[in-house]
Amino acid sequence: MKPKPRLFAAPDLDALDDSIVRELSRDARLSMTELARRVGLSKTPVLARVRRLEEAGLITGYHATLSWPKLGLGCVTFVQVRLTDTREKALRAFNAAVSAVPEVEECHMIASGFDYLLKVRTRDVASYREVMGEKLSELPHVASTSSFVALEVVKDG
Amino acid sequence: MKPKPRLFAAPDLDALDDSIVRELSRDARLSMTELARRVGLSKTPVLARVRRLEEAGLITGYHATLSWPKLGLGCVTFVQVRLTDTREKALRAFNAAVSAVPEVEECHMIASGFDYLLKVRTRDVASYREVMGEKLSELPHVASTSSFVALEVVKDG
DNA sequence: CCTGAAAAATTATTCGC
DNA sequence: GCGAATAATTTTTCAGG
Repeated sequence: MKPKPRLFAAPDLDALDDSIVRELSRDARLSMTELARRVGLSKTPVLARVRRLEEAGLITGYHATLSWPKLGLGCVTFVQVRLTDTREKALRAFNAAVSAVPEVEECHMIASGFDYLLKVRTRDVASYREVMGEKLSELPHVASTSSFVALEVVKDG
Repeated sequence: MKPKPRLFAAPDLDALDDSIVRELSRDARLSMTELARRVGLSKTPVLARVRRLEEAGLITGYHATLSWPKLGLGCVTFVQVRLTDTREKALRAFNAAVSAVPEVEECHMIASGFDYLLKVRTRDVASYREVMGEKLSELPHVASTSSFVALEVVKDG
């Protein structure tokens, strides 16, 4: 018999936890009753497992997914940011400040060529220009930015 | 009196729809009862509005958010991809093929310098190397790729 | 650690207004 | 869009393997 392939690589998750996470990942509004049916367990252990997964921080939340274009936020821009100072204290200041900018959907520290890569979501390019000028370039220790506007979002979140 | 600021820019959403979307975006598991209480409406219109938002495709789904590091998928890599052919047919082939790669979390077509920017999630760098060699570089019309591994995920999804 | 059923609490849904 | 009543589900608990 072929062992069922796990989606996730965490060692302390058994196949049932894996199924639970996968199901809730696909549909966060499942009731415990329906979830139990899908993973082939009764409700009692399923509820206990979900609680455990939540408390262990493996499941961090449940969120509605939105159509950004239809909500009027269809413009995605990637920004390479270079800092003037990359010592720990400066990085921390930048991290905190950039996290507080709502238009910044993602921020990743990158190894080479530039220091950070940001993903920014705005209404349109004009709106991005504003965010860049008024918010991004004002972030602490920013030396320079390079922006790349997405022509088409092929796959997202 | 100050008009309440809207989060979203879509013209056909009133302030109540805006609140509903925002609440469900924060907690997808809210019951209609609790949601109604929060937006200050009774259940009947709230349910009708949620259905409308779902059917109009503004709300596309409800998903559990996961701690990728704790699930053993803590490695984020951005990949710039350049194609050998950027005619419509080639773009379409690439779009379809890249969308089917599960490790590719995002894919954006970019205006200049390179053609696509991919966000790839893997267990670790070794695992990314495999994905790159076996999947990404085999995608249709790929001329070259440049990979940037994230040292730290400051803000995500 | 899981099952299954019973009890209690919420919820969705449908009315008339 | 409201608020109450109904009907359906769900959460939660508990005895038992």
